[in-house]
Amino acid sequence: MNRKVPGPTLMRLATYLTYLAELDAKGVDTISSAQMEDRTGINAAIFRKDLSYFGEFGKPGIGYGVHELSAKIAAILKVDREQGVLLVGAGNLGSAIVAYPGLRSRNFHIAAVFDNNYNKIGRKLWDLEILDIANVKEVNKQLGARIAILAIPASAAQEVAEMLVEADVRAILNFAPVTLRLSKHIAVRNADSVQELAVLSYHLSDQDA
Amino acid sequence: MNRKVPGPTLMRLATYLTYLAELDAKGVDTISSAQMEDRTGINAAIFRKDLSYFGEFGKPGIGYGVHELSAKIAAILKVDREQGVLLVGAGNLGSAIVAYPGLRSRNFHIAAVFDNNYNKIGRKLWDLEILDIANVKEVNKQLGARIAILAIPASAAQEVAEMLVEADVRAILNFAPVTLRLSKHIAVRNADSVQELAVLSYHLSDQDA
DNA sequence: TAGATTGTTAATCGATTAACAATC
DNA sequence: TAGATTGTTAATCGATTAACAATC
Repeated sequence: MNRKVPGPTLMRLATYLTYLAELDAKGVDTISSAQMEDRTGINAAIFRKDLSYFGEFGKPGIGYGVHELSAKIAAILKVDREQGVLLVGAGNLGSAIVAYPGLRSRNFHIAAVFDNNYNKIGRKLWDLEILDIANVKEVNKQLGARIAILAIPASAAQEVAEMLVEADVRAILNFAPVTLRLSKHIAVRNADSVQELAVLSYHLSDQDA
Repeated sequence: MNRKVPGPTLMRLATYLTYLAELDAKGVDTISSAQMEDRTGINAAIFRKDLSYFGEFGKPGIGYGVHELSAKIAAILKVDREQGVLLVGAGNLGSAIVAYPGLRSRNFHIAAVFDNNYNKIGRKLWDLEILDIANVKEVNKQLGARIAILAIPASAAQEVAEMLVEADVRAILNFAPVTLRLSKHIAVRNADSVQELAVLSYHLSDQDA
């Protein structure tokens, strides 16, 4: 278990897992790195290199056992067990996140929803009661979630992120368009879709735009 | 206008713009690369290097004019003009996207919403009528949108993406957990948040997970 | 002029990829 | 054994960063 796994490798590992789980469900037994390239669009050499950071999972001349490799990658990413997730922000995005079946199917489980709006606190978001963000530390003593999703406006994101860290959250998926400044030990990933759209916009040719 | 701008540079450009627009609104006149680093967390040398792909925007000893630089970056990313966007998928995520004010404020404008579900077609998503995805080519002849957002299940994504390309869309933001296989001339960015959560999950220490 | 900060160079660091010996 | 495919090496490619001459 090498310590220095490249960031892009981790993202690709998650992609491999998506496809392997699908193949496994279909009953496919074995797959080669070249066949994976056909499906994922990721170069076969990169696929093999990515796996090599974690061990040897294939058989020369044969390929990889789909079920076995799927299980191995799930274990590497720690998605082989259920992960509790705190959701902050009971707005439209928060609502879509709670309703999204893709979370459950990949072992992520929204353990609680928080907001700071007193018109929302106490009401329900789907089947979850909306809790006061002021109580997050207290609540998470019971829940023990280590991952949180920030689905709130940029103006509140830094403050709430600090509260989450206080509540023992170690990893944050941030949908707000702001750079969180937190301890280096906290893993943060940004998911600002407007930023993604801006990059796409750049790629339009001038006659298009 | 160099042809070979690194991908990470484009993402950072969008980040700079977020902060510069904010500073500009606050009436800040001038900012140095070191001050930008304080705000964005992005190294000052990288900031200057990123800009250097597009020209010289600063004054030695002084820094950068906030308003001017903001306008320049907006022009580079082509977000200085309104960009029409087709949204496919009138589910919970689609609903959150239409309602998100951050799109409008950055000049992205949802021009039409499509779905393939006959229970939804003809109904409204907020103030937009849900149109039949089968008509996307026809409809976009009028609208002329070049960007689309895919907020549909993975099983339909490839097929719909091909329809979008037929309808002259050149850039796709894909929320479905699937790798789209399209012509190299089509820009695609993936925004699979479950994949992001998996990467965060990896970073949890074993005692946490 | 003195102080500050740019734009760019060059060194470093890291990731991708082709090629191939090892092995099933 | 012959054919296929792995895991790894080494070459290439690309991005980050420190350092500094140029310049306001």
